Amino acid sequence: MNIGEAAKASGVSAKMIRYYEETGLIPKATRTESGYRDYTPSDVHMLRFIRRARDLGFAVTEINELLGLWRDTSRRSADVKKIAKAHISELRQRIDELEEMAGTLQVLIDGCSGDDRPDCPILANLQSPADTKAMRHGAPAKGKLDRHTAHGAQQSACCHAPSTSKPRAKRKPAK
Amino acid sequence: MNIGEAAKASGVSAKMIRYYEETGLIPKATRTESGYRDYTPSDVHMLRFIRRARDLGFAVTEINELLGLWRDTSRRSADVKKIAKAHISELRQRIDELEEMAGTLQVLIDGCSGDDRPDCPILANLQSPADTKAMRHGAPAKGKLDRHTAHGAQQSACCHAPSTSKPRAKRKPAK
DNA sequence: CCTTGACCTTCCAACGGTGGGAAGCCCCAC
DNA sequence: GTGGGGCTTCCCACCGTTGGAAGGTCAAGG
Repeated sequence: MNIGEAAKASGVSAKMIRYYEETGLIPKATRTESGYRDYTPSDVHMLRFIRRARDLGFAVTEINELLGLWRDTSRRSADVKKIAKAHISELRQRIDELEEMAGTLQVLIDGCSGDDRPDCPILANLQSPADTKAMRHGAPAKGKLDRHTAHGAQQSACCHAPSTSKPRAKRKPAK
Repeated sequence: MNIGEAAKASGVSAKMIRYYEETGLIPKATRTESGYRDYTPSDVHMLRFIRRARDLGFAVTEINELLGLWRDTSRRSADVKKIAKAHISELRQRIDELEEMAGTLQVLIDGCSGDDRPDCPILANLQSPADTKAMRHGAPAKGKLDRHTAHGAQQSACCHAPSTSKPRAKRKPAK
């Protein structure tokens, strides 16, 4: 079975199969006389395992561990569960981050008239989160901070802006 | 104001400021005689706008559009709202995908004894999603598909596996 | 036998954002 | 004038995936 057939049967693209081989996630495939990679049904089985794990969001390094346990028939299910738990907490953390973004954005969207006028709380918030936060809390920007020049310097750290310096999460899906 | 100061004041790293300049997101900074980039408070303001937009998960291309509208005082807020809405639906889609992953995984984790025994529904599902799906629906795998060899070929498309060929979403946050 | 087209091979580049680091110049305080 | 911390440019890495170019192979049909 050549790589194209294995790809179809497993749902993993030929490109990715080669990549997984190159990076050592899967063992090097045997070759035909002419140099074509040759796959057994068992190989395809493994590829589908990988595909499924990817679908569940596991990183390649995690999949590597899972594959090891998969092959080890004397594994302890506790080890598998541990990896899965670590992963799900990552998933939930990413969900929380995205939900915080979406929540904030929804408030701003709701406050935007969306007509021909230029006034827009969305831009206002991007420009100066403090103001819009205040808006949300009903306080009309106490004092006369001439914030539009920002020469007063770092008020960026003010008013719990979400994660103002952490190594942020991915933001765009692979399109 | 040099790049380091601008970075501190804006919350955007010097590295990223240079990157944004290089990619055209922000205009090229003026230089001092000795070649240092020089930033005005207004530049810092723009950088903070960008930073905030990134915090809300906007992609750089989207930020580019937002910046254009921001600078255009005769903009229509409808245009801003449109971008924000498009973005929030992306956010929600990613959330949905992650939640589906987390949901499935949670079921599997709940079903895993997590002890010294090797039996593990997590691995079982990765190996053959159909079985575990069946498990969830109470149906005990009808018929005798010898699915563990998979030589019957692409049953991978069987039983609504989640998104079995789409251009998946990012899976790991930037650590 | 030869052509054709669909496959395979390797290699190289790109995407989005970000960080790390090297080599070399600059600026300020001491 | 010297030292340490800025700044500059440049290249590399991450992660997973896709794309393409250049060349070899296979199988079917003429």
